Amino acid sequence: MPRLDATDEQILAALTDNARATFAEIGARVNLSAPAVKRRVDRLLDLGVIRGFTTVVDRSALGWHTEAYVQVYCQGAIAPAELRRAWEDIPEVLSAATVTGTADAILHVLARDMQHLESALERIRSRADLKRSESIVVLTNLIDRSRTADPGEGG
Amino acid sequence: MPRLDATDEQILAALTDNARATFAEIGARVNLSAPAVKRRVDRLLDLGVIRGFTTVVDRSALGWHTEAYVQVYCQGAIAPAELRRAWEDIPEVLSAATVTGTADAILHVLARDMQHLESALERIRSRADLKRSESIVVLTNLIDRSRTADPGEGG
DNA sequence: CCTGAAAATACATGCCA
DNA sequence: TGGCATGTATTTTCAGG
Repeated sequence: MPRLDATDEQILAALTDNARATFAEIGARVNLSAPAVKRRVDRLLDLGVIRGFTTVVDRSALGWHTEAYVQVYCQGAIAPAELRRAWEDIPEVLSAATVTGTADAILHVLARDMQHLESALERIRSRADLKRSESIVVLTNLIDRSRTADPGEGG
Repeated sequence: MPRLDATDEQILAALTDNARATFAEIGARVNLSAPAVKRRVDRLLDLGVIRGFTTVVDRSALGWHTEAYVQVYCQGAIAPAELRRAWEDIPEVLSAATVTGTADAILHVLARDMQHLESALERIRSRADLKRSESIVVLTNLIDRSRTADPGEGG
């Protein structure tokens, strides 16, 4: 099993900070040339240590402040993977999980306003064969760090 | 308040898929030229909708399978931000949170083996002024999706 | 395993539709 | 807005220590 040295750790830290940094920029931070950084990143990708590169999206910057938890009751038994496929492309869905209890799944939904929320619920219902759904709209968020890149510096 | 059109949503989806995709690649997916994509991405950055770009790291690919929850008792009162700074650069620390109860904080730690875990605990203790700590080692994980980029395809 | 250089790509800009 | 054209930067490959 391969082990990472201190330079690999620094490269991972740099890429976690900014996945679009150039190899030269990373190299300046870890005292390495750009080609050397690239080869290490390629190796980390090859090993599966780097799973991929993503973007952290914050829709509250667009004034999306209407938030709801939606309990969903399916028509018969549906595989979790199927539900994921049904909803993963709906940008209003922050998270979805199958749960214990009477509901089959619970979705966390973020929208601009009530009208927008209603249209999102419409899309959520149309993509899966649901018996019914029950929405709980959030009045005030007491604690929420899930949409904050750096919990120490507010949002 | 600005609103995003369907093309912006597609660009966000593409960047969430792969934050290091080139503007030309994204353009091919959304039927736009590379400069047009760049201008939209710049606008999304400007609006704060794109918070940044990160890397998803999976250390289980390196055979890190020894996992523990560490309850930590501080020497007097310490600000959460201070604890975060103390531990955020330790790669073995998956998460850290201040908690209710008798302990001040709980850390989720992942290491290669017991020896490696011990050295990580040593570092954790040395970076903060701790009275004592108490480790609970995980025997078997029943459910854990936190380190899985795509829950539908196992890890 | 690294650096340094060269060729192939991609980015950033200005200008025009 | 978007597309095209251009100069600049970056990536990627290769030679050499």
